[in-house]
Amino acid sequence: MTADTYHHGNLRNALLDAVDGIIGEEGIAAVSLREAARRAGVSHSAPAHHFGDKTGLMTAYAARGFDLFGEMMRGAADGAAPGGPQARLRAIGITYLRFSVEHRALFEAMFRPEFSDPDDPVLRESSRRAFGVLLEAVERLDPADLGGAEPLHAAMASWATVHGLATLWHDGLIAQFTDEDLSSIATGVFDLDRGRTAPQE
Amino acid sequence: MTADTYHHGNLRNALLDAVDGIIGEEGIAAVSLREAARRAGVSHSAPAHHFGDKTGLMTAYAARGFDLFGEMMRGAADGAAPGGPQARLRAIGITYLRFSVEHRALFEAMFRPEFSDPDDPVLRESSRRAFGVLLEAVERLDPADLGGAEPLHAAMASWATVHGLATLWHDGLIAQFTDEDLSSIATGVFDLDRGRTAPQE
DNA sequence: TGTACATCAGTGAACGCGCGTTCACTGATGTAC
DNA sequence: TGTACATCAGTGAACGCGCGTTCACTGATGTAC
Repeated sequence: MTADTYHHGNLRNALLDAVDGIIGEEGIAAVSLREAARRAGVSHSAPAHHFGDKTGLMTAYAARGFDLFGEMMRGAADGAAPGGPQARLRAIGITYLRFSVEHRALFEAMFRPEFSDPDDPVLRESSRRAFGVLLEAVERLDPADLGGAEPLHAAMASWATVHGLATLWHDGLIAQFTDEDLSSIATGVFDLDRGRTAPQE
Repeated sequence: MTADTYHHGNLRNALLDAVDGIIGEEGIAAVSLREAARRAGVSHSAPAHHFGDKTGLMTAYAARGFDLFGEMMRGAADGAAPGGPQARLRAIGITYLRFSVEHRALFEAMFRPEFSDPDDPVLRESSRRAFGVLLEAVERLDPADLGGAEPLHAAMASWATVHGLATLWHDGLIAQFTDEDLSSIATGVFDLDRGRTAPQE
């Protein structure tokens, strides 16, 4: 992989990295094929070879995000498995928020569907797998912890809570009402939830 | 307010309505000063008179959204007041979701801060007032219902849950896992919450 | 009732810009023989 | 080891487009006297 050959060698990944940089530095609205090419040090028409068009580039970027997202949550879940289903779910929630902070550009693109093709099968499968980790974790809970509620609704509640927390935080809305940082708020919210579902502990 | 005078008479509002149409039909990325002017039947440079620049237009549009949002939640809260704090909070939650469906274009713009000026004092005050309605409602709950949790965290949890539900729904992510419609899911999630906080009822 | 004038709202031509996409091309690579 | 050739990755010129913004302007309105 010499530096200055005619063939880049890893242009596809380099372009996805470039998108990451653009979003991080200038926001998602600033992403363009030409700017991505510029950052990858390649002619402006090169990206079309790998992604077809702009939507293709953003779709691939979002799919990459969901893959990493899923991996991180699965890793966290497995690591917390010995603590039981509650610890497992909590670890996933924390990872959900951590991902949104550490990979903010990815997180943004994953949930700004106007730039990517929502019907792309690769993207759909990636997102499905990622969220599946969270949803499965709720299903593993002791039914008694659900208080008779349907598992699907319990899963949606957990998902929505953690997702809402992440997006409200990143949009700067939560900071209008408190000085607490995200992890402190998350702890409070998660404990609240545990206090409700398992007060006997 | 005759139709074909030189002066429009209500151009400011007409332009905001135009933005609403653009987002509803073509998505938020399609908004431009020129397209808004076109839809309002006015020369392309007219919008600058009222909003200065594109950010000004989007900021005014988002602020208008938060005003309506706040009014709707306050109206719903007051209407449900006789039912007590729990009913009040629930009515707000339902209204939050209803707003996101009935005024989807506004909802989108309000939470896509890359287009508007987050430091605009009018916008900040509008959003603060709107969310204040929800946050206040949580503070009115009987402390016993909070199970010893901090009111701030309980408020954040409610806010995040309902906001996450709205955004995940509109991004089409929830539909990947269930055929249920939004109001049915919302009912399930809210009942879950009530079942946890007030199982004695 | 009439006139002068200030103010405001909207016009239209012009500018420069960055963009997405197309297309004939060229340089590098790998494989068959 | 050498050569011919197919394939693939990336180039660079060109196109047309819609955009935001500026600016001198003009038409309408309201007010003072």
